[in-house]
Amino acid sequence: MVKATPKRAWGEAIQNRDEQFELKRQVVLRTAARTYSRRGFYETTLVDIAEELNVSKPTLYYYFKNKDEILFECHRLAIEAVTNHDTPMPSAEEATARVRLEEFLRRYVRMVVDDFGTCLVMTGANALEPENRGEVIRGRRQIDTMLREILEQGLADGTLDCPDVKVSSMFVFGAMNWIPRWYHADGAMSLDELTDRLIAFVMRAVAPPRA
Amino acid sequence: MVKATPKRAWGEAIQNRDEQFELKRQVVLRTAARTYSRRGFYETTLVDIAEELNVSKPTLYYYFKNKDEILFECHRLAIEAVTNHDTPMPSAEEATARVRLEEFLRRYVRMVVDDFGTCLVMTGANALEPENRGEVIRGRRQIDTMLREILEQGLADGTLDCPDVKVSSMFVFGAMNWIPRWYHADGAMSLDELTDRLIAFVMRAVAPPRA
DNA sequence: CCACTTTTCGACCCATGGGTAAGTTTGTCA
DNA sequence: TGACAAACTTACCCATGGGTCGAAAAGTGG
Repeated sequence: MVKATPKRAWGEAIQNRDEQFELKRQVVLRTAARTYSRRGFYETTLVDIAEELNVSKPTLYYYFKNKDEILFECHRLAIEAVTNHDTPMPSAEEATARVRLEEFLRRYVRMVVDDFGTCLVMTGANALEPENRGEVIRGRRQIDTMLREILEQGLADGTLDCPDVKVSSMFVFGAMNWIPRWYHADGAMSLDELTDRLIAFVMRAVAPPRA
Repeated sequence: MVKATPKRAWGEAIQNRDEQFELKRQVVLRTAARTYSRRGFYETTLVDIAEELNVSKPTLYYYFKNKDEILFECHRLAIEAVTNHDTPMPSAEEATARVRLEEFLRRYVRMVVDDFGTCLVMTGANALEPENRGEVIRGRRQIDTMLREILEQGLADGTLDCPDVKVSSMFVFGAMNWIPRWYHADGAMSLDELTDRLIAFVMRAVAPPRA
């Protein structure tokens, strides 16, 4: 007779200790991000997260300084997924604004649908302590700038057109940031379909008059 | 020597008691909505709200059952501002989908920029107790339906066109619900300008191929 | 199998903040 | 001006949940 609950370890021990530590940290973060997203940051207690990992609350403190740091790391990872992508965005010299915009939207949607991205968008940055908040805001601003820059390029190279770059970019971010509130990956629509629809929608909104 | 703090009553006594009561209730709600919006529901304590009104915490309990009820009333008022507007929306027989869409967007933006609307959009409905949550969700769904119905009419009468009504409506709501996070009425752009920009943006996104 | 480190946990502390009880002030109306 | 209700306050209760402490497991290397 084997053990009823096979202990279902939360980080299989194959690596050495440092790797193991880092791995478990990641698992905590993913779980926290998912829970924060679903229930909200303040509705989520550390015990909730701990239980989901079959672990006690103090264990979390072995991996993180406090609740805020966990949230902060989630935000950081989400932002990095866009700003420090494996393959860098094509530069303005390499591609038209239209092409670059499509690529940007694709990346951003992918981010926003992921646990960390959803967490970033659902939980306001005001939950963070001032110091960390600064970094997150800086990161978001950086992403903002990416889109604005593309729209401006579009104005110049004629592949895009919109009356007001700042405002238009905000509308686009709004449309995307709202996705986690209604889209569920297990539903009828696949992520690719969603992305295509978003791209089509945005492209029409910022397309030049006759193209 | 007059009193330094002239007591700055929070509901000037001119009406009779019932009116006075109702008036103060409204003042509490507005203040709460503003604070919830700015700081977030969980970051706002009842003492915060009370202090802003130069009143003690228990006074709030004289006007409301509890913290949730205050939030709920804010949400209710916001939703009603759209569903029970003074002048009803023109029906599908009275106007083209295009015209109706513009009117709808105008109303929704106006709502979302208001204290209650901002509160509705910024604080998730998950903060509410199950019972009230139901009513809020029902209200939001009703508003959802309004927009979807218009988009469908547009498909029929040819004044609008989009590949997927459900998804497109979500993008539009996203763009609008995100407004409170970046738009500030005291900034460079007036509310009317903002509304015009939004309408222009959406119209292009859901315009028929050649119009 | 023994020291020594890493990882985990049970038990506790305590500030915060929603909510209440009971009394005091304020207004109203005979 | 006295009785009665409305409006408001001070002082308190107490569950919740973030965070800590010290000790016990569990793994590691000699």
